[in-house]
Amino acid sequence: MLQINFIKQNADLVKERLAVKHFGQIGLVDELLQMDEELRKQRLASENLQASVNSASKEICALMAKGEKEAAEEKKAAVTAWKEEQSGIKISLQALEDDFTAKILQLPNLPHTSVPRGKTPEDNEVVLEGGSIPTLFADAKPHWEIIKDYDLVDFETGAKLAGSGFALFKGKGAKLQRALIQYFLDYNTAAGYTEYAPPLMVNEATAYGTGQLPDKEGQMYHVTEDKLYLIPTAEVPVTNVYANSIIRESDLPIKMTAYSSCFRREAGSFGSDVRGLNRLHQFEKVEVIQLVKASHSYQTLEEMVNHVERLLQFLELPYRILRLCGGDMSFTSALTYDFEVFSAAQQKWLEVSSVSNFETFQTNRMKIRYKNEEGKTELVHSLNGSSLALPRIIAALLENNQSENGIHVPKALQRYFGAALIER
RNA sequence: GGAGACGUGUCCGAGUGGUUGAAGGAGCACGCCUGGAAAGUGUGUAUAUGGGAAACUGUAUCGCGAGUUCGAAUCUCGCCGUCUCCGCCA
Repeated sequence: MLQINFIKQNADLVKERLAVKHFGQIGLVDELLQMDEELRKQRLASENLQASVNSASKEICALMAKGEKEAAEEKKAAVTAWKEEQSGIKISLQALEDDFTAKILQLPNLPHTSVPRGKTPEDNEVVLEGGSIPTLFADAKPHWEIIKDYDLVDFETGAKLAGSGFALFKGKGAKLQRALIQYFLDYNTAAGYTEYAPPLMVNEATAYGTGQLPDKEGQMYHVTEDKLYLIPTAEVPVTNVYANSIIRESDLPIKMTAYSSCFRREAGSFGSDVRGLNRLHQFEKVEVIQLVKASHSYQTLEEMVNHVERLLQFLELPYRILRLCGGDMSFTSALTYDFEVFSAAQQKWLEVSSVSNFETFQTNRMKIRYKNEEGKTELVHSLNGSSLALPRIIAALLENNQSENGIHVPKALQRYFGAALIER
């Protein structure tokens, strides 16, 4: 959520930045400023009346102590009149506040100045490419066939148990996934991230904190009976760990990592995009999250990008890094780098990580602050990234590393997987 | 799921209708004391938001929300959480 004071002081900048995100209702900015004026007026009126009530109450107390009952009764009548006047103001103030909140929540985060101006995924900027795209042998297959040949994942049974889009990992497939999770977590904790194992369901307030609510509830599984949401990413519970708190400056930066299952309804997704492991309702992911001082956040973003990049290098996968354009970025992000790996048999780039700086957009909602040198409390910046999303990594590994005698396991992973080759 | 107890500041803990943003203690910060430290001692020590150059000051906050009252940490209702006992259970 943007801060109204910032909007007030930078209205033109806000409008210009929103345009980069192709936000359709830039008129909202002026509307919010007007509403804020009115809100202030009404709040002041209400508070002034309250001040009168409060001081009169104290006087009543003093009068009662002196035994001046009549004078006290007179005061009471005056207070009652003020309160009546105030209750009228409060009703319209409440309506105005609700309206204001609903509207300011519609404003997406402002994109960083480095964000490309484009609108569609084609406008994303390729920052760099790494690794080498393998030359596959003639019989090379897409991962959904490899999976069958090697009996690694059983989609039919997954569909029988839950529905389409739910995978049943099996045997070496299950072990490969487990090995990757273990490897990613070890890699992250070695870099100073503290490991968390969060709840996989969260309440409304938590989903609101990271920006899933309101508006995006359709993307989450909702357990209505208990008012809980299945997490679409560990970002949601883990970033909220520090919700409503003031962090000691010496504790910053806070670096957290978590492995979790992620649940996404993916309503409306279809076509070749959802083949095999490309898009699932439930998938496994290891996430890294940082809470840092505002002055450090872009440096931290670069750090996190490097962190994820090295992991892909260890996995020996061909990858590229994209700087997302304004139109393709998420609502909450100020700058996002996507990581894609090339899945050779599909001849397709698959997104396996998305590393973003949210600046204060999430922390303003969650009220995550720290005390700066001057003793003033300031919102921290939140960042997160995947390191990494499992199914697509597995898809790319299977496709890129296939050979006539089996699937090569990257060196870094061998001690976790326990073998150098996945054989039939 | 049933019964009961509880939820106060960084922490412990007082407070059951009236100048209580909240006693007391611990912790922490700064100072005094000391050769240095401990002990002792003095002062300070919540957050948000409005006004003000500042000093200062209005408002809100004692789990959350609503209500009663001139006035609520204190009374009432709802919700959330913690603990104990019972039930169930990996």
